[in-house]
Amino acid sequence: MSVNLAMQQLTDNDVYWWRPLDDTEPDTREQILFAAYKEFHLNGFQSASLSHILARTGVTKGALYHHFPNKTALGYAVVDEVIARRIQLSFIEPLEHFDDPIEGFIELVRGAGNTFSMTDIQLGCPLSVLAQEMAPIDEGFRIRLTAIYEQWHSAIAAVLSRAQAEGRIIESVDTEIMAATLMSIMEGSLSAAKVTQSLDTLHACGAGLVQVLQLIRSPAERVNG
Amino acid sequence: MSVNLAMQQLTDNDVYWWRPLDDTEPDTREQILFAAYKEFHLNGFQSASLSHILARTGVTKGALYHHFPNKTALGYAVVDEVIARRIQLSFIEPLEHFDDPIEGFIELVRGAGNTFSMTDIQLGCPLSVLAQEMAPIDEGFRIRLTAIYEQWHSAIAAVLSRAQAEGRIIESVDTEIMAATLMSIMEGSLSAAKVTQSLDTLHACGAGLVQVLQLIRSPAERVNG
DNA sequence: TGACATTCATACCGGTCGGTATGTAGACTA
DNA sequence: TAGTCTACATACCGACCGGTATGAATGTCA
Repeated sequence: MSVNLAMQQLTDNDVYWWRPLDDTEPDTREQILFAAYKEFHLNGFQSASLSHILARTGVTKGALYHHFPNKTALGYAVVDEVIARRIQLSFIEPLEHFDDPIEGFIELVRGAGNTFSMTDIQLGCPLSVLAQEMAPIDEGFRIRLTAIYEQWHSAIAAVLSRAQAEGRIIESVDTEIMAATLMSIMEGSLSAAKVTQSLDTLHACGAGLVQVLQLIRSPAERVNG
Repeated sequence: MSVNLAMQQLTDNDVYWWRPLDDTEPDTREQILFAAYKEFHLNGFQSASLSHILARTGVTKGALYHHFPNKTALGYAVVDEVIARRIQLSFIEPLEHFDDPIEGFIELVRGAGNTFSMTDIQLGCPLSVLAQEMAPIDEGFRIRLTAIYEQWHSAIAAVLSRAQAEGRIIESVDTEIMAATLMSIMEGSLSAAKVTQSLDTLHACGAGLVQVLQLIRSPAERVNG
Protein backbone atom coordinates (compact mmCIF):
# COMPACT_ATOMS: atom_id res chain seq x y z
CA MET A 1 0.00 0.00 0.00
CA SER A 2 1.30 3.44 -0.90
CA VAL A 3 0.96 5.06 2.48
CA ASN A 4 0.64 8.81 1.95
CA LEU A 5 0.46 9.66 5.59
CA ALA A 6 3.08 7.54 7.25
CA MET A 7 5.68 8.83 4.81
CA GLN A 8 5.40 12.30 6.25
CA GLN A 9 7.33 11.55 9.43
CA LEU A 10 4.88 13.36 11.65
CA THR A 11 5.83 14.77 15.00
CA ASP A 12 3.41 14.87 17.91
CA ASN A 13 2.88 18.61 17.69
CA ASP A 14 1.96 18.46 13.98
CA VAL A 15 -1.19 16.54 14.84
CA TYR A 16 -3.86 18.00 17.05
CA TRP A 17 -4.88 14.58 18.33
CA TRP A 18 -1.32 13.71 19.30
CA ARG A 19 -0.40 16.72 21.37
CA PRO A 20 0.74 15.69 24.83
CA LEU A 21 -1.78 16.57 27.52
CA ASP A 22 0.86 16.98 30.19
CA ASP A 23 4.65 17.28 30.26
CA THR A 24 5.42 14.59 32.82
CA GLU A 25 8.06 12.07 31.84
CA PRO A 26 6.28 8.95 30.53
CA ASP A 27 7.38 5.55 31.82
CA THR A 28 7.73 2.56 29.51
CA ARG A 29 4.10 1.56 29.79
CA GLU A 30 2.90 5.04 28.88
CA GLN A 31 5.37 5.22 25.99
CA ILE A 32 3.94 2.02 24.57
CA LEU A 33 0.40 3.24 25.16
CA PHE A 34 0.91 6.52 23.35
CA ALA A 35 2.81 4.97 20.45
CA ALA A 36 0.07 2.37 20.10
CA TYR A 37 -2.56 5.12 20.16
CA LYS A 38 -0.84 6.82 17.23
CA GLU A 39 -0.36 3.59 15.33
CA PHE A 40 -4.03 2.64 15.75
CA HIS A 41 -5.04 6.12 14.69
CA LEU A 42 -2.90 5.90 11.56
CA ASN A 43 -3.63 2.34 10.50
CA GLY A 44 -6.64 1.16 12.45
CA PHE A 45 -6.42 -1.61 14.99
CA GLN A 46 -6.29 -4.70 12.79
CA SER A 47 -3.70 -3.33 10.40
CA ALA A 48 -1.64 -1.83 13.18
CA SER A 49 1.70 -3.56 13.61
CA LEU A 50 3.23 -4.21 16.99
CA SER A 51 6.63 -4.13 15.31
CA HIS A 52 5.96 -0.55 14.15
CA ILE A 53 5.04 0.47 17.67
CA LEU A 54 8.21 -1.09 19.03
CA ALA A 55 10.38 0.42 16.32
CA ARG A 56 8.94 3.87 16.97
CA THR A 57 9.56 3.71 20.70
CA GLY A 58 12.76 1.70 20.87
CA VAL A 59 10.98 -0.53 23.36
CA THR A 60 11.38 -4.26 22.81
CA LYS A 61 8.75 -6.92 22.41
CA GLY A 62 9.54 -8.34 25.81
CA ALA A 63 8.65 -5.05 27.44
CA LEU A 64 5.41 -4.82 25.52
CA TYR A 65 4.28 -8.30 26.48
CA HIS A 66 5.35 -7.66 30.03
CA HIS A 67 2.88 -4.78 30.33
CA PHE A 68 0.07 -6.11 28.10
CA PRO A 69 -1.01 -9.72 27.67
CA ASN A 70 -1.85 -9.35 23.98
CA LYS A 71 -2.70 -6.89 21.21
CA THR A 72 -6.38 -6.72 22.08
CA ALA A 73 -5.66 -5.78 25.69
CA LEU A 74 -3.35 -3.07 24.41
CA GLY A 75 -6.19 -1.79 22.25
CA TYR A 76 -8.58 -1.72 25.20
CA ALA A 77 -6.02 0.15 27.29
CA VAL A 78 -5.59 2.74 24.55
CA VAL A 79 -9.33 3.34 24.48
CA ASP A 80 -9.69 3.47 28.25
CA GLU A 81 -6.61 5.45 29.16
CA VAL A 82 -5.84 7.59 26.13
CA ILE A 83 -8.89 8.18 23.96
CA ALA A 84 -11.54 8.43 26.67
CA ARG A 85 -9.39 10.87 28.61
CA ARG A 86 -8.70 13.10 25.63
CA ILE A 87 -12.34 13.26 24.56
CA GLN A 88 -13.31 14.12 28.11
CA LEU A 89 -10.74 16.89 28.42
CA SER A 90 -11.04 18.41 24.95
CA PHE A 91 -14.70 18.04 24.05
CA ILE A 92 -16.90 17.21 27.02
CA GLU A 93 -15.58 19.39 29.83
CA PRO A 94 -15.52 22.61 27.75
CA LEU A 95 -19.28 22.22 27.22
CA GLU A 96 -19.99 22.93 30.83
CA HIS A 97 -18.30 26.31 30.75
CA PHE A 98 -20.59 27.74 28.09
CA ASP A 99 -22.69 30.68 29.17
CA ASP A 100 -24.76 30.66 26.01
CA PRO A 101 -24.57 27.11 24.60
CA ILE A 102 -25.42 28.20 21.08
CA GLU A 103 -22.73 30.83 21.02
CA GLY A 104 -20.38 28.40 22.72
CA PHE A 105 -20.99 25.73 20.13
CA ILE A 106 -20.47 28.22 17.33
CA GLU A 107 -17.19 29.28 18.90
CA LEU A 108 -16.18 25.64 19.25
CA VAL A 109 -16.95 24.93 15.61
CA ARG A 110 -15.11 28.02 14.42
CA GLY A 111 -12.19 27.05 16.63
CA ALA A 112 -12.06 23.57 15.14
CA GLY A 113 -12.06 25.05 11.65
CA ASN A 114 -8.96 27.03 12.56
CA THR A 115 -6.94 24.60 14.64
CA PHE A 116 -7.25 21.53 12.42
CA SER A 117 -4.46 21.12 9.90
CA MET A 118 -4.59 19.10 6.70
CA THR A 119 -2.90 16.26 8.56
CA ASP A 120 -5.59 16.26 11.23
CA ILE A 121 -8.23 16.09 8.55
CA GLN A 122 -6.52 13.23 6.77
CA LEU A 123 -6.25 11.25 9.97
CA GLY A 124 -9.75 11.90 11.24
CA CYS A 125 -10.99 11.53 14.77
CA PRO A 126 -9.26 8.62 16.53
CA LEU A 127 -12.44 7.71 18.39
CA SER A 128 -14.30 7.43 15.12
CA VAL A 129 -11.51 5.47 13.43
CA LEU A 130 -11.52 2.75 16.07
CA ALA A 131 -15.28 2.80 16.54
CA GLN A 132 -16.12 2.27 12.88
CA GLU A 133 -13.58 -0.50 12.49
CA MET A 134 -13.88 -2.42 15.73
CA ALA A 135 -17.41 -1.96 17.06
CA PRO A 136 -18.92 -4.50 14.66
CA ILE A 137 -16.33 -7.20 15.28
CA ASP A 138 -15.26 -6.99 18.91
CA GLU A 139 -17.59 -6.58 21.84
CA GLY A 140 -14.88 -5.34 24.20
CA PHE A 141 -14.12 -2.41 21.92
CA ARG A 142 -17.79 -1.77 21.33
CA ILE A 143 -18.84 -1.34 24.94
CA ARG A 144 -15.88 0.94 25.65
CA LEU A 145 -16.42 3.12 22.60
CA THR A 146 -20.18 3.25 23.07
CA ALA A 147 -19.67 4.44 26.64
CA ILE A 148 -17.59 7.37 25.41
CA TYR A 149 -20.18 8.30 22.81
CA GLU A 150 -22.95 8.20 25.37
CA GLN A 151 -21.07 10.38 27.83
CA TRP A 152 -20.54 12.89 25.09
CA HIS A 153 -24.13 12.73 23.96
CA SER A 154 -25.62 13.21 27.40
CA ALA A 155 -23.28 16.14 28.07
CA ILE A 156 -24.50 17.89 24.92
CA ALA A 157 -28.12 17.06 25.68
CA ALA A 158 -27.74 18.50 29.16
CA VAL A 159 -26.35 21.74 27.80
CA LEU A 160 -29.16 22.00 25.28
CA SER A 161 -31.81 21.30 27.91
CA ARG A 162 -30.40 24.00 30.12
CA ALA A 163 -30.46 26.42 27.22
CA GLN A 164 -34.02 25.48 26.39
CA ALA A 165 -35.08 26.02 30.00
CA GLU A 166 -33.53 29.47 29.78
CA GLY A 167 -35.58 30.19 26.68
CA ARG A 168 -32.62 30.28 24.32
CA ILE A 169 -33.77 27.37 22.16
CA ILE A 170 -37.17 26.96 20.54
CA GLU A 171 -39.64 24.74 22.34
CA SER A 172 -40.23 22.30 19.49
CA VAL A 173 -36.69 20.96 19.68
CA ASP A 174 -36.19 17.62 21.41
CA THR A 175 -32.84 18.11 23.12
CA GLU A 176 -31.90 14.42 23.20
CA ILE A 177 -32.52 14.09 19.49
CA MET A 178 -30.88 17.40 18.67
CA ALA A 179 -27.80 16.36 20.63
CA ALA A 180 -27.58 13.21 18.52
CA THR A 181 -28.04 15.30 15.39
CA LEU A 182 -25.30 17.75 16.33
CA MET A 183 -22.95 14.85 16.98
CA SER A 184 -23.90 13.32 13.65
CA ILE A 185 -23.09 16.56 11.88
CA MET A 186 -19.72 16.84 13.59
CA GLU A 187 -18.84 13.23 12.93
CA GLY A 188 -20.14 13.34 9.38
CA SER A 189 -18.29 16.59 8.69
CA LEU A 190 -14.98 15.20 9.82
CA SER A 191 -15.61 12.06 7.77
CA ALA A 192 -16.44 14.03 4.66
CA ALA A 193 -13.39 16.24 5.05
CA LYS A 194 -11.24 13.15 5.56
CA VAL A 195 -12.36 11.70 2.24
CA THR A 196 -12.11 14.84 0.15
CA GLN A 197 -8.98 15.94 2.05
CA SER A 198 -9.94 19.57 1.81
CA LEU A 199 -10.24 22.24 4.45
CA ASP A 200 -13.01 23.79 2.35
CA THR A 201 -15.19 20.77 2.99
CA LEU A 202 -14.65 21.13 6.71
CA HIS A 203 -15.46 24.84 6.61
CA ALA A 204 -18.59 24.25 4.56
CA CYS A 205 -19.74 21.60 7.00
CA GLY A 206 -18.94 23.90 9.88
CA ALA A 207 -21.05 26.59 8.29
CA GLY A 208 -23.87 24.10 7.98
CA LEU A 209 -23.61 23.25 11.65
CA VAL A 210 -23.73 26.94 12.53
CA GLN A 211 -26.79 27.33 10.35
CA VAL A 212 -28.60 24.52 12.14
CA LEU A 213 -27.70 26.09 15.46
CA GLN A 214 -29.14 29.40 14.32
CA LEU A 215 -32.31 27.65 13.25
CA ILE A 216 -33.00 26.14 16.65
CA ARG A 217 -32.39 29.43 18.40
CA SER A 218 -35.32 31.25 19.92
CA PRO A 219 -36.36 34.23 17.74
CA ALA A 220 -35.60 36.62 20.60
CA GLU A 221 -32.00 35.48 20.65
CA ARG A 222 -31.31 35.90 16.96
CA VAL A 223 -29.65 39.27 17.16
CA ASN A 224 -26.45 38.48 15.29
CA GLY A 225 -26.59 36.06 12.38
CA MET B 1 -10.30 -11.32 16.99
CA SER B 2 -13.73 -12.47 18.13
CA VAL B 3 -15.65 -11.69 14.99
CA ASN B 4 -19.28 -11.18 15.92
CA LEU B 5 -20.48 -10.58 12.42
CA ALA B 6 -18.73 -13.14 10.31
CA MET B 7 -19.93 -15.87 12.62
CA GLN B 8 -23.51 -15.27 11.61
CA GLN B 9 -23.18 -16.89 8.20
CA LEU B 10 -25.03 -14.12 6.42
CA THR B 11 -26.82 -14.62 3.15
CA ASP B 12 -27.06 -11.89 0.54
CA ASN B 13 -30.71 -11.19 1.24
CA ASP B 14 -30.12 -10.66 4.96
CA VAL B 15 -28.11 -7.56 4.19
CA TYR B 16 -29.58 -4.57 2.42
CA TRP B 17 -26.25 -3.65 0.90
CA TRP B 18 -25.71 -7.13 -0.51
CA ARG B 19 -28.99 -7.64 -2.31
CA PRO B 20 -28.40 -8.46 -5.97
CA LEU B 21 -29.37 -5.63 -8.28
CA ASP B 22 -30.23 -7.95 -11.15
CA ASP B 23 -30.81 -11.66 -11.56
CA THR B 24 -28.49 -12.34 -14.44
CA GLU B 25 -26.06 -15.23 -14.01
CA PRO B 26 -22.72 -13.78 -12.89
CA ASP B 27 -19.54 -14.93 -14.64
CA THR B 28 -16.36 -15.69 -12.70
CA ARG B 29 -15.15 -12.13 -12.72
CA GLU B 30 -18.43 -10.83 -11.33
CA GLN B 31 -18.48 -13.56 -8.70
CA ILE B 32 -15.06 -12.49 -7.50
CA LEU B 33 -16.07 -8.84 -7.60
CA PHE B 34 -19.18 -9.34 -5.51
CA ALA B 35 -17.47 -11.63 -3.00
CA ALA B 36 -14.67 -9.10 -2.67
CA TYR B 37 -17.21 -6.33 -2.17
CA LYS B 38 -18.73 -8.24 0.74
CA GLU B 39 -15.35 -9.12 2.24
CA PHE B 40 -14.20 -5.49 2.06
CA HIS B 41 -17.47 -4.38 3.60
CA LEU B 42 -17.08 -6.85 6.45
CA ASN B 43 -13.37 -6.45 7.19
CA GLY B 44 -12.21 -3.33 5.43
CA PHE B 45 -9.73 -3.45 2.59
CA GLN B 46 -6.46 -4.01 4.41
CA SER B 47 -7.74 -6.74 6.67
CA ALA B 48 -9.66 -8.41 3.88
CA SER B 49 -8.23 -11.77 2.93
CA LEU B 50 -8.05 -12.96 -0.63
CA SER B 51 -8.21 -16.50 0.70
CA HIS B 52 -11.57 -15.74 2.31
CA ILE B 53 -12.89 -14.40 -0.96
CA LEU B 54 -11.71 -17.50 -2.79
CA ALA B 55 -13.10 -19.84 -0.15
CA ARG B 56 -16.49 -18.13 -0.28
CA THR B 57 -16.76 -18.35 -4.04
CA GLY B 58 -15.00 -21.64 -4.74
CA VAL B 59 -12.92 -19.77 -7.28
CA THR B 60 -9.18 -20.44 -7.19
CA LYS B 61 -6.30 -18.04 -6.85
CA GLY B 62 -5.31 -18.56 -10.44
CA ALA B 63 -8.68 -17.30 -11.58
CA LEU B 64 -8.49 -14.26 -9.35
CA TYR B 65 -5.05 -13.26 -10.57
CA HIS B 66 -6.13 -13.88 -14.12
CA HIS B 67 -8.86 -11.24 -13.84
CA PHE B 68 -7.10 -8.78 -11.51
CA PRO B 69 -3.38 -7.96 -11.39
CA ASN B 70 -3.32 -7.49 -7.60
CA LYS B 71 -5.39 -6.80 -4.51
CA THR B 72 -5.41 -3.04 -5.00
CA ALA B 73 -6.75 -3.33 -8.54
CA LEU B 74 -9.48 -5.59 -7.20
CA GLY B 75 -10.32 -2.91 -4.63
CA TYR B 76 -10.51 -0.23 -7.31
CA ALA B 77 -12.78 -2.43 -9.41
CA VAL B 78 -15.10 -3.00 -6.46
CA VAL B 79 -15.41 0.75 -5.96
CA ASP B 80 -15.89 1.50 -9.65
CA GLU B 81 -18.17 -1.33 -10.63
CA VAL B 82 -20.06 -2.29 -7.48
CA ILE B 83 -20.19 0.54 -4.97
CA ALA B 84 -20.51 3.47 -7.36
CA ARG B 85 -23.28 1.70 -9.22
CA ARG B 86 -25.25 0.84 -6.09
CA ILE B 87 -25.02 4.37 -4.67
CA GLN B 88 -26.16 5.76 -7.99
CA LEU B 89 -29.13 3.40 -8.25
CA SER B 90 -30.27 3.43 -4.65
CA PHE B 91 -29.54 6.94 -3.42
CA ILE B 92 -28.86 9.37 -6.24
CA GLU B 93 -31.41 8.50 -8.91
CA PRO B 94 -34.39 8.43 -6.51
CA LEU B 95 -33.68 12.07 -5.66
CA GLU B 96 -34.69 13.20 -9.10
CA HIS B 97 -38.16 11.71 -8.82
CA PHE B 98 -39.13 13.79 -5.81
CA ASP B 99 -42.02 16.19 -6.37
CA ASP B 100 -41.53 17.88 -3.04
CA PRO B 101 -37.90 17.34 -2.04
CA ILE B 102 -38.55 17.87 1.65
CA GLU B 103 -41.36 15.36 1.70
CA GLY B 104 -39.26 13.07 -0.47
CA PHE B 105 -36.33 13.25 1.88
CA ILE B 106 -38.54 12.57 4.86
CA GLU B 107 -39.99 9.57 3.09
CA LEU B 108 -36.48 8.37 2.25
CA VAL B 109 -35.36 8.70 5.86
CA ARG B 110 -38.44 6.93 7.18
CA GLY B 111 -37.90 4.21 4.59
CA ALA B 112 -34.29 3.71 5.70
CA GLY B 113 -35.43 3.42 9.30
CA ASN B 114 -37.70 0.59 8.30
CA THR B 115 -35.65 -1.35 5.78
CA PHE B 116 -32.37 -1.49 7.71
CA SER B 117 -31.90 -4.55 9.88
CA MET B 118 -29.58 -4.90 12.83
CA THR B 119 -27.06 -6.55 10.53
CA ASP B 120 -27.15 -3.60 8.15
CA ILE B 121 -26.50 -1.25 11.06
CA GLN B 122 -23.61 -3.33 12.34
CA LEU B 123 -22.00 -3.37 8.93
CA GLY B 124 -22.51 0.28 8.10
CA CYS B 125 -22.43 1.86 4.67
CA PRO B 126 -19.84 0.15 2.46
CA LEU B 127 -18.89 3.44 0.83
CA SER B 128 -18.15 4.94 4.22
CA VAL B 129 -16.23 1.88 5.40
CA LEU B 130 -13.80 2.00 2.50
CA ALA B 131 -13.63 5.78 2.42
CA GLN B 132 -12.66 6.19 6.05
CA GLU B 133 -10.06 3.47 5.88
CA MET B 134 -8.46 3.99 2.51
CA ALA B 135 -8.82 7.66 1.58
CA PRO B 136 -5.93 8.76 3.82
CA ILE B 137 -3.50 6.10 2.68
CA ASP B 138 -4.16 5.41 -1.00
CA GLU B 139 -4.67 8.06 -3.63
CA GLY B 140 -6.36 5.70 -6.08
CA PHE B 141 -9.09 4.89 -3.59
CA ARG B 142 -9.39 8.52 -2.57
CA ILE B 143 -10.11 9.95 -6.00
CA ARG B 144 -12.66 7.24 -6.74
CA LEU B 145 -14.48 7.58 -3.43
CA THR B 146 -14.38 11.38 -3.50
CA ALA B 147 -15.94 11.31 -6.96
CA ILE B 148 -18.88 9.30 -5.63
CA TYR B 149 -19.36 11.64 -2.69
CA GLU B 150 -19.32 14.67 -4.98
CA GLN B 151 -21.86 13.20 -7.36
CA TRP B 152 -24.12 12.53 -4.43
CA HIS B 153 -23.57 15.98 -2.99
CA SER B 154 -24.29 17.82 -6.20
CA ALA B 155 -27.43 15.77 -6.76
CA ILE B 156 -28.76 16.75 -3.33
CA ALA B 157 -27.74 20.37 -3.83
CA ALA B 158 -29.57 20.45 -7.16
CA VAL B 159 -32.74 19.13 -5.59
CA LEU B 160 -32.54 21.67 -2.79
CA SER B 161 -31.92 24.51 -5.23
CA ARG B 162 -34.93 23.52 -7.25
CA ALA B 163 -37.03 23.43 -4.12
CA GLN B 164 -35.75 26.82 -3.05
CA ALA B 165 -36.56 28.28 -6.45
CA GLU B 166 -40.09 26.93 -6.03
CA GLY B 167 -40.33 28.69 -2.68
CA ARG B 168 -40.43 25.50 -0.63
CA ILE B 169 -37.22 26.24 1.32
CA ILE B 170 -36.42 29.43 3.21
CA GLU B 171 -34.21 31.92 1.42
CA SER B 172 -31.47 32.07 4.04
CA VAL B 173 -30.41 28.48 3.37
CA ASP B 174 -27.30 27.97 1.23
CA THR B 175 -28.21 24.85 -0.71
CA GLU B 176 -24.62 23.70 -1.28
CA ILE B 177 -23.88 23.90 2.41
CA MET B 178 -27.19 22.39 3.41
CA ALA B 179 -26.58 19.47 1.05
CA ALA B 180 -23.27 18.83 2.79
CA THR B 181 -25.00 19.09 6.15
CA LEU B 182 -27.72 16.62 5.22
CA MET B 183 -25.08 14.17 4.02
CA SER B 184 -23.16 14.66 7.25
CA ILE B 185 -26.24 13.87 9.28
CA MET B 186 -26.94 10.73 7.27
CA GLU B 187 -23.35 9.56 7.45
CA GLY B 188 -23.03 10.48 11.10
CA SER B 189 -26.30 8.77 11.96
CA LEU B 190 -25.27 5.52 10.36
CA SER B 191 -21.90 5.73 12.11
CA ALA B 192 -23.49 6.35 15.50
CA ALA B 193 -25.93 3.49 15.04
CA LYS B 194 -23.06 1.24 13.99
CA VAL B 195 -21.22 1.90 17.23
CA THR B 196 -24.15 1.61 19.59
CA GLN B 197 -25.63 -1.21 17.54
CA SER B 198 -29.14 -0.06 18.25
CA LEU B 199 -32.05 0.67 15.96
CA ASP B 200 -33.18 3.30 18.48
CA THR B 201 -30.08 5.35 17.75
CA LEU B 202 -30.87 5.22 14.06
CA HIS B 203 -34.48 6.24 14.62
CA ALA B 204 -33.46 9.10 16.90
CA CYS B 205 -30.99 10.33 14.31
CA GLY B 206 -33.62 9.98 11.63
CA ALA B 207 -36.01 12.07 13.71
CA GLY B 208 -33.29 14.69 14.03
CA LEU B 209 -32.82 14.77 10.28
CA VAL B 210 -36.56 15.22 9.80
CA GLN B 211 -36.52 18.04 12.31
CA VAL B 212 -33.77 19.86 10.42
CA LEU B 213 -35.73 19.42 7.20
CA GLN B 214 -38.80 20.93 8.84
CA LEU B 215 -36.72 23.85 10.02
CA ILE B 216 -35.50 24.83 6.56
CA ARG B 217 -38.98 24.61 5.13
CA SER B 218 -40.75 27.78 4.10
CA PRO B 219 -43.41 28.76 6.66
CA ALA B 220 -46.13 28.45 4.02
CA GLU B 221 -45.23 24.80 3.48
CA ARG B 222 -45.32 23.76 7.13
CA VAL B 223 -48.82 22.32 7.08
CA ASN B 224 -48.09 18.92 8.56
CA GLY B 225 -45.38 18.77 11.20
C1' DT C 1 -5.55 -30.75 -37.80
C1' DG C 2 -2.37 -27.74 -35.77
C1' DA C 3 -1.20 -23.10 -33.66
C1' DC C 4 -2.50 -19.96 -30.41
C1' DA C 5 -5.05 -17.40 -26.86
C1' DT C 6 -8.20 -17.64 -23.02
C1' DT C 7 -9.45 -19.32 -18.60
C1' DC C 8 -8.51 -21.12 -15.13
C1' DA C 9 -5.99 -24.88 -11.28
C1' DT C 10 -2.09 -26.21 -8.27
C1' DA C 11 1.99 -25.70 -5.86
C1' DC C 12 5.03 -22.87 -3.97
C1' DC C 13 7.60 -18.56 -2.14
C1' DG C 14 9.43 -14.80 0.89
C1' DG C 15 7.80 -11.74 4.26
C1' DT C 16 5.22 -10.23 8.12
C1' DC C 17 2.26 -11.11 11.68
C1' DG C 18 0.99 -11.92 16.84
C1' DG C 19 2.67 -14.59 20.35
C1' DT C 20 6.02 -17.39 23.41
C1' DA C 21 10.06 -19.34 25.79
C1' DT C 22 14.00 -18.28 27.99
C1' DG C 23 17.60 -15.44 29.85
C1' DT C 24 19.30 -11.51 32.59
C1' DA C 25 20.36 -7.13 35.06
C1' DG C 26 19.05 -4.69 39.00
C1' DA C 27 16.26 -3.73 43.12
C1' DC C 28 14.45 -5.35 47.23
C1' DT C 29 14.16 -8.62 51.19
C1' DA C 30 15.33 -11.99 54.79
C1' DT D 1 25.02 -12.78 51.09
C1' DA D 2 21.54 -15.73 49.10
C1' DG D 3 16.91 -15.75 47.36
C1' DT D 4 13.18 -13.52 44.98
C1' DC D 5 10.65 -10.41 42.24
C1' DT D 6 10.29 -6.80 38.69
C1' DA D 7 11.28 -5.17 34.25
C1' DC D 8 12.75 -5.91 30.62
C1' DA D 9 15.88 -8.21 26.19
C1' DT D 10 16.66 -11.77 22.62
C1' DA D 11 15.61 -15.49 19.81
C1' DC D 12 12.42 -18.14 17.88
C1' DC D 13 7.79 -20.17 16.26
C1' DG D 14 3.71 -21.47 13.35
C1' DA D 15 0.14 -19.20 10.74
C1' DC D 16 -1.23 -16.44 7.30
C1' DC D 17 -0.54 -13.06 3.91
C1' DG D 18 -0.18 -11.30 -1.14
C1' DG D 19 1.96 -12.76 -5.11
C1' DT D 20 4.14 -15.93 -8.79
C1' DA D 21 5.50 -19.82 -11.78
C1' DT D 22 3.86 -23.40 -14.26
C1' DG D 23 0.72 -26.43 -16.35
C1' DA D 24 -3.75 -28.13 -17.97
C1' DA D 25 -8.03 -27.81 -20.13
C1' DT D 26 -10.95 -25.45 -23.57
C1' DG D 27 -12.22 -22.69 -27.26
C1' DT D 28 -10.94 -20.11 -31.78
C1' DC D 29 -9.46 -19.76 -36.10
C1' DA D 30 -6.42 -20.71 -40.32
